[in-house]
Order: sequence, then C-alpha cells, then structure tokens
Amino acid sequence: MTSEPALVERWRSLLSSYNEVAGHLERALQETHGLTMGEFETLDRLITVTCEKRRMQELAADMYLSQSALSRTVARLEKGGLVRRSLCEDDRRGIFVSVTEEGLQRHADARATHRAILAEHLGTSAPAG
Amino acid sequence: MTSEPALVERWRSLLSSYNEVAGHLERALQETHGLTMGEFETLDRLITVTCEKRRMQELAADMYLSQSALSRTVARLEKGGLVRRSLCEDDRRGIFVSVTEEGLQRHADARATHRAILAEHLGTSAPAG
DNA sequence: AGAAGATACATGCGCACGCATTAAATGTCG
DNA sequence: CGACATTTAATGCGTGCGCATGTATCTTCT
Repeated sequence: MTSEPALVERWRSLLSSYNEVAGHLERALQETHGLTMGEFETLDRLITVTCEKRRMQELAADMYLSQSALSRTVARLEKGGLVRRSLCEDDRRGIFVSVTEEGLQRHADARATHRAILAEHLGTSAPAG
Repeated sequence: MTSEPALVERWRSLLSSYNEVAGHLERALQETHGLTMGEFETLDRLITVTCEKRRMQELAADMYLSQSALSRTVARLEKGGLVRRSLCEDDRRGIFVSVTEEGLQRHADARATHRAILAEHLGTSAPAG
C-alpha cells in the first residue's frame, strides 16, 4: 500500500529520470545518426524480434506510440530507406514492415550511442524504490 | 555496476511506465480541468514552495521543461488567469510568477485527479529495481 | 449475395516542445 | 561615463505527437 505523498514522490522521480535520459538520448541520436528517439525505438523493436516482417499493429502493441504516430514514424523511416512497407496478402488492410540493410546498419551504429547515453544518464541514478 | 543489457531493460521499463502514466495523466487533466501536464506541474511547483513569488529561472531549474517551454507555459497559465507575472525590481530582466486565487482553486481540484491517476497507473506497477 | 458494423492504416488539424535568435537589462573594465 | 560581454525572458520556426476522421478492407448476420 503506497501512501499518497510517496506516490507523488515516485512520479516526480520518474518524470525527472525520464526527461533527463530522453532529452540527452533525443539530442545524441538526432545529432549523430539523424534519428528520433521514436524512430530508434521502432527500429529496435523491429530488429529485436525474430520474425522478419511485422505488422504495424503488432509493432504498435509493443510501443508507447499512438497508432497515428507509429504510422508517421514508419513513413519517415521508409522515406529514409531504413524500412520497407509491403502489403499483407492475407489481410489487405494490414501492412508489413521490414528493416532494410541500411536500416540494420544505421541501427547498429545508433545502438552504440544509445548504450552510451543510457550508461551515462541512467547508470548513475539510483533505481527508484 | 549495471550490465548493458540490464541497462536497456531498465530504460524500456522506464519508458513504458512513463508513457503509461503520462498518457493517462495528460488526458485526465486536460479533460477534467483544461490543464496540460506541464501546466499542472508548473502550478504544483509554484505552490509547493514556501515563498509567494518565484522567478522563472528558479522555476525552470526545478522542472524538466526547457526555458522556452516554461515561458510559454506560464504565458498560457497567465492567459487563463491562474498565474500572475510581475516585474522583479532588483533585477528588471527577471520575472516573478505568483499563483492567483483561481490558480490555487484549480490546482486543488486538479490535484485530486492527479493523485487518482497516479494511484491507478503508478501504484500497481512494481517500483523498478 | 447484400447491408451494417468492425478493423487497419493514413491524414488533417491543432498543440506543446526544443533550438536558435532577439530584445532588454545588468555587469565589467578601460 | 561608454563599449562590450553576459544574463533573462520572449519569440520565430520547424518537428513530432495525439485526437478525430477518412478510406479501404474484412466480418457478420440475415
């Protein structure tokens, strides 16, 4: 049973941790690799999973992005050649998303930055609780 | 010494906790009280502190918002009559911000919603770590 | 088969954000 | 005092987001 003041405390802590890390992450990924945090996370989720193609919907379920945000994020990634969209034959409303070679490469590069930022800005702060 | 995979794990957990809570909070505060999360947090910080007036700069230091975002947030709050801006006589570059009666009231109302959302969406999830 | 409703993704719109710049006030040093 | 750097807050601009809606496709029920 968490008391209310403690709850607010926990929220503030979460808020500042998140913003600290997200801020640096966003800047670093953008500057060094031309990627939004959302773009990186999307790539990351596309790659971490075994199957080659994933439907928008599955992707959305894994993520914090809204459906519309995901749609646009994938559109940007495709425009940048990092991802490919293809029709789903079984259900022609569906869209499959797959990572291109360039996408794999860019993600691999960006991952280093990602880890570094996490180590620097998440590693030092105490895990809440 | 946190291992790298664990770090990423921790980040993803932070990311989803944050977005879960922030999403619901934003919606609830907007719908019920016409307040942005940033606006509420700003009011909250203005009120939690002992002194009556606070300078933008001090406020900014407490918060995750950028200087420009804070400036606009305060402008919105003022436009809504929840906050008042006044010149700082000692240093006329500075701006003091103080909460109006209406601001106090609105904050008091919103606080209930805030706590409720936290209890619902932060209370159940295990504190990371 | 045909109509009504559900589902999947795309898009119009408005909003809050961050970065870079600007305007006003202060501090510094000759 | 007067020129120049510094600091504080406001603002122009571009970007990504969520909500609501649009369009195409699938499902269900008769």
